[in-house]
Amino acid sequence: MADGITDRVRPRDRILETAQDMFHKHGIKGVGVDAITEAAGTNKMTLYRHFESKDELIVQCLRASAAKGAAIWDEFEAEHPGDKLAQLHAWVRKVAEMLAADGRGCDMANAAVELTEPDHPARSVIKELKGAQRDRLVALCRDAGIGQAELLADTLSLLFEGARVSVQTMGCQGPSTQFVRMAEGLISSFRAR
Amino acid sequence: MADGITDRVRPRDRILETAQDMFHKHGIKGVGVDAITEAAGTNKMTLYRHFESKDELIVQCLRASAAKGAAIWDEFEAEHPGDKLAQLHAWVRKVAEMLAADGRGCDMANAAVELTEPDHPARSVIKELKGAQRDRLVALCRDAGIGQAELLADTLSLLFEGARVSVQTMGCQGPSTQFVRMAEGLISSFRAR
DNA sequence: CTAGGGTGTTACCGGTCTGTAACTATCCTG
DNA sequence: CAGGATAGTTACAGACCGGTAACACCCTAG
Repeated sequence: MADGITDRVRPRDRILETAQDMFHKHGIKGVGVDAITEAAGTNKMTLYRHFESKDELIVQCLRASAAKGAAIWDEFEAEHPGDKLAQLHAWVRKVAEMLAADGRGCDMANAAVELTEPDHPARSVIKELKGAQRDRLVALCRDAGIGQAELLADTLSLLFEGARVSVQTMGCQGPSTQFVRMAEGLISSFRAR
Repeated sequence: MADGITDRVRPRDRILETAQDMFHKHGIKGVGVDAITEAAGTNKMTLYRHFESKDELIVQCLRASAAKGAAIWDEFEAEHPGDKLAQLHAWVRKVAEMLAADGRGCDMANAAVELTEPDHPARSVIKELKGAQRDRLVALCRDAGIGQAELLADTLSLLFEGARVSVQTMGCQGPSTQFVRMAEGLISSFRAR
């Protein structure tokens, strides 16, 4: 059958994309390499020609996932060029959208929960990528002219992270529905100082 | 060898205690029943005489873990009888302690991340237990005389949940160190209304 | 046309997983 | 002391896991 996708996209990219999706939906330890390759329309040997191990594949998936997240931030800049406060509000709206649409949390946070070995190669990558996310939010808050930018950014970060977990434990009708109110309240409260 | 613990405590309780500890440290899918029984000083057959399956053991561990959490709340009541506001502040302090001392998150949240099958027996239990936790925090906020008690309780819940995840992704030196400042700021801000 | 790199196929290795069977040893109670 | 419940031991079944070997194929570059 002429798949179209299977034909044109290179196996490596298909594997990476499929693995991201399956890890996200079913968890890392809940998906075997066989299942990934089959869903990607290829086979195990090809996977191991492009990734030296499952752990390496996991790391690449996390990097790809973080890159997609970073791309969204670029959209904010494109939609509200120079207006950092508007970008911050856009971030809040976007987060609320994600909470309602996706019942699973952040890939990096989920990976951190699943991969408990202290020296797992993914752990340092998660720390690095999460640090970059935080730095970006801090910079946005600061450039929006907010005093105590670090504290606001960290508060919003924890709120966000908590909401994504809450969706998984209590469903999308739980406390996470109040995220926008909480975040907007915090922002205006910090701006008032 | 005369173990003392192995001798006096019944196998079922040893298994439950050990499983809780190991699930917490290494994740549910990261621990096999063999490892649990060996660490508990017993064997697999005995485990399966007391628990019909690993899933059932998981559920019982979650209930036990939640019960321990509930016991802490009773301590607050004992330490500050009738003074709900003091109990709320005690909760904040206790949470901060946990964040600094334990690098792993909430057992229920972690389980929700790991057990992705929508009809896994643990999922409904997690929802139930998390709902009870939330209800208790809401009641505490309301009884402390705070208007918008639900909103404050949900905000604190998400902050707490987020902080426990953050410890796993960024370490205990990350944003979670600001938890007390955030929580206290929120409480006084809500009380001022 | 040909050589070679990327890909697919099949089979396999050794290990681990949950769960069970059959039997034995122990201990408490009546 | 007798008997029954509880616990321990060994072995095993059947499935799945990550990872590899060997070989056939096809497509494109030279």
